[in-house]
Amino acid sequence: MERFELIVQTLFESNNLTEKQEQILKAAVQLFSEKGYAATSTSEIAKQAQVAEGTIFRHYRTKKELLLAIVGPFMEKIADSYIVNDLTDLLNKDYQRPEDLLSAIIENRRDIIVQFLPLLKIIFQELPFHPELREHFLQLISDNMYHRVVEVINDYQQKGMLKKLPPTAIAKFAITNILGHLFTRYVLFPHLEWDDVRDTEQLIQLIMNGIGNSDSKVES
Amino acid sequence: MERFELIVQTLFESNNLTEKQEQILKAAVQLFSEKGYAATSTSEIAKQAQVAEGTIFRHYRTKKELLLAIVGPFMEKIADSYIVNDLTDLLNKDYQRPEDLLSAIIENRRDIIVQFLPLLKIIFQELPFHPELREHFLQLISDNMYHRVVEVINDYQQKGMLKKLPPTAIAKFAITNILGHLFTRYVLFPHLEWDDVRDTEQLIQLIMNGIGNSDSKVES
DNA sequence: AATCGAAGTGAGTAATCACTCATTATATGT
DNA sequence: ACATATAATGAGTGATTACTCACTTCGATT
Repeated sequence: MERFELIVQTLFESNNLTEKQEQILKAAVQLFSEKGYAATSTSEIAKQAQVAEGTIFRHYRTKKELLLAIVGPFMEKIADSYIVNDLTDLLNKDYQRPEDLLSAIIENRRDIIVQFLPLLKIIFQELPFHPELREHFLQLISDNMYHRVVEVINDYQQKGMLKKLPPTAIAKFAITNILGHLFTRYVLFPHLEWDDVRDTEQLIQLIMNGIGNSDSKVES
Repeated sequence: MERFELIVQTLFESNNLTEKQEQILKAAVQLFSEKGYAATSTSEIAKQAQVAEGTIFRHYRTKKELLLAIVGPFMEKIADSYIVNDLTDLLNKDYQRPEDLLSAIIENRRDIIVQFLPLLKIIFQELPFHPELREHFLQLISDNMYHRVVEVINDYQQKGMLKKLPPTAIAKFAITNILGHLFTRYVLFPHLEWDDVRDTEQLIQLIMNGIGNSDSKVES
């Protein structure tokens, strides 16, 4: 309950929303993430937000506009500044060993996933059905994040700390493992008991075995 | 258009369905996978199947029963026999090198994904909203597949061909990379041009670097 | 205190929803 | 050819859908 409030406040802190508007967004985030966009009715949202149904349509002309009012700002503000810039900061920090960079990235991504899980669920649920959303999202990833990652990999390769594989292959491998781990950890089996410190270390070890240069490899 | 027919025929070959029943299932698979379950109306399905709307409800008492009539048989028949048994066969074939086993598994999984992509889309779209489906699915995976995989890993470890890491960690790592690759390949960026042979080789190389025993490692 | 634009309301709209049922068409066995 | 059962139909059901609009309330400015 409180988590939805936090999300809305983080996303819309600049725009000064009325109390009712906040309630609407909060209820919409909650219901969309729990039941899915198509299965949630505007009357339900109004009820949950303790607001007349007409109030929703005063601020958002259609139900889809309400969805975009939630997903859009997240993709532009969070994904574009929070995620990309955070990652850029990390990549610019010049970690001596690539495994230190990996570790920092994993922790950073973990925080974002935990904090914005309901929003991420909405996005990935609806991405397949809204082509314009999907393209916007993919462009965001490929344009900003991907190129930067490849740059950094090149750096480490020239320092002899990463194998001389194609940087795109290394990037894909690392991203797959990080997102795959976080997905199984927080979406697939969040209820299982996890030893996060040990699991993260193990994951980094496995990734580094895959892409690290064997000359400078530490013993297992 | 033909792919939906193939799916229905594969799934319901034993039950002898009427022509109309086949058309209903075919249309439902197509529309559910394209628009999502909640966003698809029974009148749309009837129209697409060239059938009266009442005909749908003669065979399936509710819309949800129609969904379960599609998803259930897939999970029981395909996932349980096709996928699990295929994998078991592979695991029992006693490949000399674990990388050969990996290669065979990847090709096998690739075929299944390509053939049943619409059904897989439906399942993963609806899994979050139907707890009984989710539990059935997770139990299917963990009970059948997971234990068997751990067994085989143990085997290779005793032959000194895999690192002495916890088998569950190795399994998770391998599965993450295989599914992650196939997901990006066939769901996320199916339109990109891929060099499947090279990509698969590269992926196996990276995985084996991660989990393979360095004693018997081949040079990159 | 009066004014005015924005915010909020809730009864009402046509359309569509999943689903029913009395009736008709089709297939099967004798 | 006839009887019986099952398959298929499509007009019709009340409920619910996203959305509208005439109206009221609120808050700030003068």
